[in-house]
Amino acid sequence: MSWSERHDNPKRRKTRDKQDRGYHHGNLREALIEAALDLIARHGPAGFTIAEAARAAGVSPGAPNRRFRDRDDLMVAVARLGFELFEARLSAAWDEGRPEPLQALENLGHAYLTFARNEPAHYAAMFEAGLALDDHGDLARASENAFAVLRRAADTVCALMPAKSRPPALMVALHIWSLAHGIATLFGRGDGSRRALPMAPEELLEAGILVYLEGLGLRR
Amino acid sequence: MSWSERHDNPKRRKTRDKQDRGYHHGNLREALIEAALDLIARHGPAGFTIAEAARAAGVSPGAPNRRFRDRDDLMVAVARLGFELFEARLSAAWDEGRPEPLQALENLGHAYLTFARNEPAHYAAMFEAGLALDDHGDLARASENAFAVLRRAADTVCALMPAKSRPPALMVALHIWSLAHGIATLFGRGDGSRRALPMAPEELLEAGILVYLEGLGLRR
DNA sequence: TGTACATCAGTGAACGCGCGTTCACTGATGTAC
DNA sequence: TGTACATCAGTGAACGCGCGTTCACTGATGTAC
Repeated sequence: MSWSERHDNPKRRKTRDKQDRGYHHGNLREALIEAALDLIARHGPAGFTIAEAARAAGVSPGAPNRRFRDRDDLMVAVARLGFELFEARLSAAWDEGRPEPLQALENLGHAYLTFARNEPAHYAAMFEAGLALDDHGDLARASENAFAVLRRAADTVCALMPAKSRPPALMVALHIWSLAHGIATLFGRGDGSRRALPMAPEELLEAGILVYLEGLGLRR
Repeated sequence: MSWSERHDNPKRRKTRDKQDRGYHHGNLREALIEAALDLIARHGPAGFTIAEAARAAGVSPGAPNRRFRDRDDLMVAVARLGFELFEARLSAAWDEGRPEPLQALENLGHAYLTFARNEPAHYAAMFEAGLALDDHGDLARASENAFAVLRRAADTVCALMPAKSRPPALMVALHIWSLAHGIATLFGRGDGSRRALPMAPEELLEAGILVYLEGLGLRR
């Protein structure tokens, strides 16, 4: 996966070889995050070190110190970028409920699983690196922003129902999030810890959401 | 948490101090697993080393080598024990559908979340250590045995429904597993990476299952 | 536009540390007779 | 029951390794005038 596929920000340049660049890297922070993503994708969240990331970025072992206090700090940066990207993807899929809320909800579910599959390193940093959200305010906020997309979708879907039988939208959002997250982590990731499944994770999620909405009294 | 709480096997003795025991430990394998559980619970799956486990067991750094090939081997043992314990707890909660399938299913859900909360180290080793099930046949089997409890519960619940509108029990089992796992990992663990929730995880799961069953056409 | 200077960002060598592993050893246990 | 012996399980000292960190340094960049 190339930079341009992973990030849309045109200001971020591809990591250059040491020959190409001068004394200053010019892009070290992003290059280290890139390296971390690559290492996490290959060896899991436990499998990367600052030293190795520095080597991958073609930089001396002391250099990362000026950018990240420690390993955890870099991991937080990876997770935070992940949440931002996640929010963007979910938001684009939901597309404010277009063309029609239930279809958009299905798109949202697909986007959730697609993200987990295509960005396993981001996903692992976000949900499995054991980062304490309480200690990282901006990370918690990024996480909440991503969840807010699900929340908006739940609001819209709940609004389709008559007011007297309308379930709490927060609960609906939490159920959908949990189901999607469970399917993603158990069956839908892009690495070796995935469990076998006699169907596509997308089908499983879609069917689950349909049954659930039916249970809420909503049918197409 | 003491040994007797964690395991019912009376053959396993509590780790003794070095003074108490002779030259041979007599219980090293279990003591190392115990130490690993403690370290994982405190520092996450990435936060334990063979050396530290050896120290906790009061044994020289080379000793673990005779018991476990490497760190991964010990992690697999922890995960496998976890799945066995998990199966036992789920099985006891389900109690073959007594007193009544839907109540038993609710008990099963509670037991799932209780396990994740009370045995975070086991849970992390089972689901978040990145162990490849394909490379560890016995681990995969232990995992399947635990899932089989959910599968049996789904079979029983599906049997309550008229044959013509009966959903595939495998799908039902996978949905319940995914929902429970999602809730457990997002909101229900016993460490710092838990997300805040305006209700008990148990309530969220119970409500989700109820809506889902309703969607299947099953109501109490 | 040119020059002086401050600041920034990375160098590279060095260091201490803990990890995993090895290996000759030794204490404890079990078995044959 | 006693003795000899094989095997097992842990010792403890040593080693190489990679990690993170430090620090005096230096090349590059930006700014004041």
